[in-house]
Amino acid sequence: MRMSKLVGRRIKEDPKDAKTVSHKYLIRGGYIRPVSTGIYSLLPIGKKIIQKIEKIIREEMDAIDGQEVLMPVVLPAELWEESGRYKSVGPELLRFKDRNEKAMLLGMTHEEAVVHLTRTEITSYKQLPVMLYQIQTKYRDEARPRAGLIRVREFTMKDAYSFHTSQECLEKYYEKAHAAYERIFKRLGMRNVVSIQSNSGMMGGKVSHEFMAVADCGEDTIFLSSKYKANREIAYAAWKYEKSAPLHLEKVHTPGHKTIEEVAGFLGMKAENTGKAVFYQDENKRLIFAMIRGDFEVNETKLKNHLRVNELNFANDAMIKAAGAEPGYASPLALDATKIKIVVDNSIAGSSNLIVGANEADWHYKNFNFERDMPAGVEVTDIACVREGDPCPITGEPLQLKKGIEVGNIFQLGTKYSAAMSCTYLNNEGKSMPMIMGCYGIGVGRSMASVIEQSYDDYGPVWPISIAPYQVQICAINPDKPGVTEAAEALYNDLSKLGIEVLFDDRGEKPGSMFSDADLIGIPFRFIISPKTLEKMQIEFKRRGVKESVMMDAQGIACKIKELVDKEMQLYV
RNA sequence: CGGGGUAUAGCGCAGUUUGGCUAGCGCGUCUGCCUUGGGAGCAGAAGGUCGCAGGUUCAAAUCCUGCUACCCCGACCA
Repeated sequence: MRMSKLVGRRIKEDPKDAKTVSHKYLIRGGYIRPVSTGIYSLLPIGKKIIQKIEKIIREEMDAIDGQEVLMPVVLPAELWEESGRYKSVGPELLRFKDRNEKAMLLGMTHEEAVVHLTRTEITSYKQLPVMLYQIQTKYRDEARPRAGLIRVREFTMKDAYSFHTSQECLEKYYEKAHAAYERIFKRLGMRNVVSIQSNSGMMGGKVSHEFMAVADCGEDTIFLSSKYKANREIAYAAWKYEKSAPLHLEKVHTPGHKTIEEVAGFLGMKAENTGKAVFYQDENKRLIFAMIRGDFEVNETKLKNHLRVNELNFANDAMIKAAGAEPGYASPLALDATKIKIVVDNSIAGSSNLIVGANEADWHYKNFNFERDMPAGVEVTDIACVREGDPCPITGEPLQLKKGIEVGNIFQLGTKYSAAMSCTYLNNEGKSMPMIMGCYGIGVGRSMASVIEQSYDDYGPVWPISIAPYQVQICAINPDKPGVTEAAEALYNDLSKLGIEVLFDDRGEKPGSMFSDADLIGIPFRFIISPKTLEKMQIEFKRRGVKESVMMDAQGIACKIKELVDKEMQLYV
């Protein structure tokens, strides 16, 4: 490709809106252009990268016996009504009507579509297991797109679905998919991707993993140790609590002190000597009373999972009072746990002599002890958020807090969709059984952005050769001087004939602007031809991301470059 | 959905407070000359519904009302 013809201008200054590295460089380098909030066009070099990412994904999906299909972006609402998700999924599902007033939607994920396909094509256990995948545009009406390609509304995703006759078979395949994902991210050149246990959320199912590209701009919080990896939603720690002899329960006047800090400060205690009351209401307007030690935060995901509810909102004061508690001074004391759902964190049960509310304005109690003072019928479990430095549940070492970009995820779905949508097969006894499913996603555009987040310098992205828009760049300095254009053209032709992807900067720009542009395009190998180098019958070789360059003899250089490229490519096979 | 911000040439901005000549500047683009190792120089040129719609006024980029789009923080989120 000749740079003089390449569409997509480079921009010298950072776009004012872009905050993250990948967003800045994708815009500045001419990879993407915004069209609307969270909706982007891909320019030629951006598209090239995406194609290479997709190729790697295809190879690995095919390697675990995947079969590629393509399902529609636009789907009839009926299909989603079958699974129940037409109602259960919120406004991020874009719903609309066609000219006949038929309810339609834009697919944000394709479980329904793939089940529709599978239930008619697969009818016998002899056809199973099977895995179908596609690389398709998806649409989610995100509340707040951000950070360029990290969170968008329209995006390309590889989604795969496997179908099995047994949980064992699913689990075995799940491991294969997990391994395939590790290969994919390695081949994409991501330096730091961790697979973590995660909460399966609206997808249903039990076991799931998220693949997180560790990056400061990541939206998700993850906790890591040498042996443990989990996201904030499900992470737990080996918390240790200290018991001491229970002291006499004592009512204390705490006028106007409602928050943990205020109460603890007023009484000269620490937050960990207090009990915190948090009230929620679930989707059925049921009041939930969560209690946790004052130095912890309630993890709503854990609480939801414990209660088996989908939605939790903070309860209003009227509801709290109606239950007999006093906002700001609430505790389980004297409440009837058979009427209110009370969930108590282990930290409360494990601690002694806590300060808790008296369920009376301006009063607290000192020396609350779980065994003695907690009403009967409460549920005790772990509903705490892990904090940085909490002890790892496996090794005991302090957990590290990191930010991650979710680039992929895998779920053991089970029969949630197949049962709801009659996706069944006949087993060897002639009995109709729902297929057991797994699903496996990778965000393609998000992966491109994530590679930048993990591989860049002050001048632009440093692409791994496996997904770089071109493998080699030729820069011709002073092309009007005798021999330069000829030499550059010759090298361009020779490399092209050898099957190497070359971007040839034939524009005759000043060296400074040429190098700056080259840095923004981030091609791993750069060869510079100028009157200076040709004087010595040499060509300069510079590796993207490395300061020093080396001179190489022009004679026979094409074959040497081919070797370099092949060797580098081998790193990503 | 809550809070904040922005909208003037392809990009980045000034001008708006205090209404007033033909709406400017830098970068980029085009032409010519010159120049060529980290974004040169000279000369010339093109490029604007000042986000949209109303209103006030002799006069609106500027004041008023409504709307829209985009960005940031939060809520939300396979």
